[in-house]
Amino acid sequence: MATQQAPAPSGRVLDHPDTDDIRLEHVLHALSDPMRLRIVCRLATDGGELACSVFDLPVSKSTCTHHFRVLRESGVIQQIYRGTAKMSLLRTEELERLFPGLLDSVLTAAHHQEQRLAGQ
Amino acid sequence: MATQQAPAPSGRVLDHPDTDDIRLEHVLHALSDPMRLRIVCRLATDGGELACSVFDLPVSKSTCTHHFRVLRESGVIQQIYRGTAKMSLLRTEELERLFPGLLDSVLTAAHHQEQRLAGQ
DNA sequence: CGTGTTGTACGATTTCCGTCGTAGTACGGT
DNA sequence: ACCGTACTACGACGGAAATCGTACAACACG
Repeated sequence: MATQQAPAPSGRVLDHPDTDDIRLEHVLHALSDPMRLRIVCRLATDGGELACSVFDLPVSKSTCTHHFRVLRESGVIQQIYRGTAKMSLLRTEELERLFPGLLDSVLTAAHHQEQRLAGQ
Repeated sequence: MATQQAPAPSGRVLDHPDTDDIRLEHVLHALSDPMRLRIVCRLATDGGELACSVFDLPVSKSTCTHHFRVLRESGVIQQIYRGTAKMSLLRTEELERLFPGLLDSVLTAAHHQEQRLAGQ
């Protein structure tokens, strides 16, 4: 098989905004939450599909579901069911096309701030 | 005089976060509101100090005050009283130092989106 | 068919946010 | 001293958002 051992997408489908319906304000709002920013950074560095469960977030499962939904509905991530897992993936190309450089600058900014705050 | 007819700053002083206290999440949140994004875009294109009153925002004066305060407290703008006017100014250099490219990409993104939405 | 894993749906709660109006303050000019 | 301009402070209000817990659904695997 081409796709290693990843289960095929299941029947359940999730609603995503069309590329043209993605709004800057919504994206910025989605990224302005620490939990969601953390998720996005992780998705960027790992660079592929990740199951929601691999993010060890300090919040309940329902809250976690909530944050992923906000990211999806704002157009930041794409989500797909594979078996019982729900995989998330940054909509990198589309965001780059709509808002060139935005995602990158946010990611490096987040990284810089992390360094800065870690060094007291 | 060096400074044309601009009144000198008055005694009233406003609280601003130190450069090191500016947080990405707060900046993103500040920028995620349409009204505030509009203010920031205007400040960027006009490129200097602007009185709050020159922004013709479709909200009441109190709401206007509120939005400027959010921008100031998040570190996006600097504000200073000159006579009865309160001038606002983007903290461009500091933001660039903290989050390189971020402000620019947000501004161009906002501009692109405006174009895109204007063309139906 | 059970069982465990993953994630959802829903309701409750609490807090935050954008908005307004009214009343007030600071300042510049006359 | 008075007035007008520019903005603030405060309280209210409605809606959005973050969080949780409990109960439930979809799926893989034995």
